Amino acid sequence: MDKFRTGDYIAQLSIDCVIFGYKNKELKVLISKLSYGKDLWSLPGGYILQTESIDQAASRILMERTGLDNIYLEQFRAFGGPDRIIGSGYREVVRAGLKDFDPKKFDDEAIDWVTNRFVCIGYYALVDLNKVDPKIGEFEEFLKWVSIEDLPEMTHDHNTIVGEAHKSLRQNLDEKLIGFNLLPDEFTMREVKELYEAVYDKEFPMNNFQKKILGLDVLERLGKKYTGAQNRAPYIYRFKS
Amino acid sequence: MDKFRTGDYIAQLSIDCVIFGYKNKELKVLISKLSYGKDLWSLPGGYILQTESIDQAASRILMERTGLDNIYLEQFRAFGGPDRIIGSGYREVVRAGLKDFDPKKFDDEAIDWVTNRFVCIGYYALVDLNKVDPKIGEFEEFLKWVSIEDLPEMTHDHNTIVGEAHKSLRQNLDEKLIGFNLLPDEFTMREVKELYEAVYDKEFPMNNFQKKILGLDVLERLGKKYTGAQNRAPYIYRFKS
DNA sequence: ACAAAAGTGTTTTAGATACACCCATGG
DNA sequence: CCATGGGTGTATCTAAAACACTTTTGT
Repeated sequence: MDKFRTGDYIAQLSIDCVIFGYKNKELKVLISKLSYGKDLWSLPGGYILQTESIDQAASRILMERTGLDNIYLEQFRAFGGPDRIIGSGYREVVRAGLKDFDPKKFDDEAIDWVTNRFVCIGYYALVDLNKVDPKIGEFEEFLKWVSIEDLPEMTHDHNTIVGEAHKSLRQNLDEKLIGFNLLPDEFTMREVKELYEAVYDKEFPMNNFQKKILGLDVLERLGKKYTGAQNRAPYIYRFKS
Repeated sequence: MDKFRTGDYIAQLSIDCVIFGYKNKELKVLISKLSYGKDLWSLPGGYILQTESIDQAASRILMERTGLDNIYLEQFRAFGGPDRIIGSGYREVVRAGLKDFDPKKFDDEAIDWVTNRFVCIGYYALVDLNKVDPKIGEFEEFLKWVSIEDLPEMTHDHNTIVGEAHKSLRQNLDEKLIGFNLLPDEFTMREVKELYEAVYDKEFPMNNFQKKILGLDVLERLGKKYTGAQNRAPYIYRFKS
């Protein structure tokens, strides 16, 4: 990628993505360890090309990181609080780290561009964690799925952003039937229930939960899942598109 | 105000405000007639100072237009669709209009700044319409309260923005008890009901509506309102802060 | 036959809606 | 005392929650 320039990208405006996944009964978020500085974590993000809409930018950024197209994606709010204005605790360490990391690409002008005050637009994405093969961005050492319960402290206000994304997800999960984006193509009712329990951090009784989900009439029943366990085999379901 | 410069304001990022008011059983929006071009209408908006948060910017813009402090204000979403990118139908007419309007202030640089591609962050505000004495901005001929039912076609995607604001208002009205911001300090139950009917464009039976609102336990009953009509005098209520 | 968990039916409760009635006010 | 709309109580309906029970599977 070339140097960041205002001719190509909108300055002072970024997109941050909260990528949700689900595994081992836990709601997880994909976060990145930055390759400069030490112990700096952040959300995957990027900038907006002059020629694309913000939704397109978010899709593109997600495509670059996950390799997945047609991901469920939702804008949930913009962040432009005082902790994003000049003087944020991370600014100087990031500037030093960038310069150290690649002095050619990050000349003074580029460092100014990247570490300027930013407003960011938050998007959250729901993906089938097993289908994702995370690709690191250019400032990143590695990407990692972390349970939403034990996220590290991240740069800027990224912890707040995850919190808001989580809140928004909870509000939309019921009414928009988006939860199935977090599951594999085929799943059992118990898995759906456990997903909901992970999102709401609250238990649901199986029978009532099943009644409610089946009542939505969005699932089709396929066969049975014989696990070898000494109990009745659960049905396998698929989401009716 | 000085010429718009990136040094002072964030470039390519604006705030547009949907200011809701309520009168004559109608939900109204404050819109402005632009003073250049002909028959151009838009939402009141502004830019973000480098030194302020986006919430502060929205409050400031609202203060400048309504003279009111402590207004109920909520960010509802950001807009950066393709109709906001270069080539929008209004771009050329706006450029010509600006140049014509004030050639000194709007030199080529300033016109470029103002008519560049913009991403905007939408806020909606709820105000007591009677308390507002609208003040025109510098490109505006006058401001006007218009029923949300018969808004004119506005520049850019401002009609879409109002639609989204209205949707967001409907979602929040119930759970956040924000509707009282649209009413005078003192009001009758019938007025509350009619406000809700205006927002939802749907009728509510009086007795059940009253039961629900009083059940929220947020109103205090003051006296009675003797209108001179030959019927029982309704109670006057006030919102318990 | 038994343990474990899936799956389904019935009762209970709570909240919303519909219906019916009485009350205050001014002419 | 009557017309008008304000105000309140009761019955009905519906959907969620609680409870109880049967069925399937592998050992």
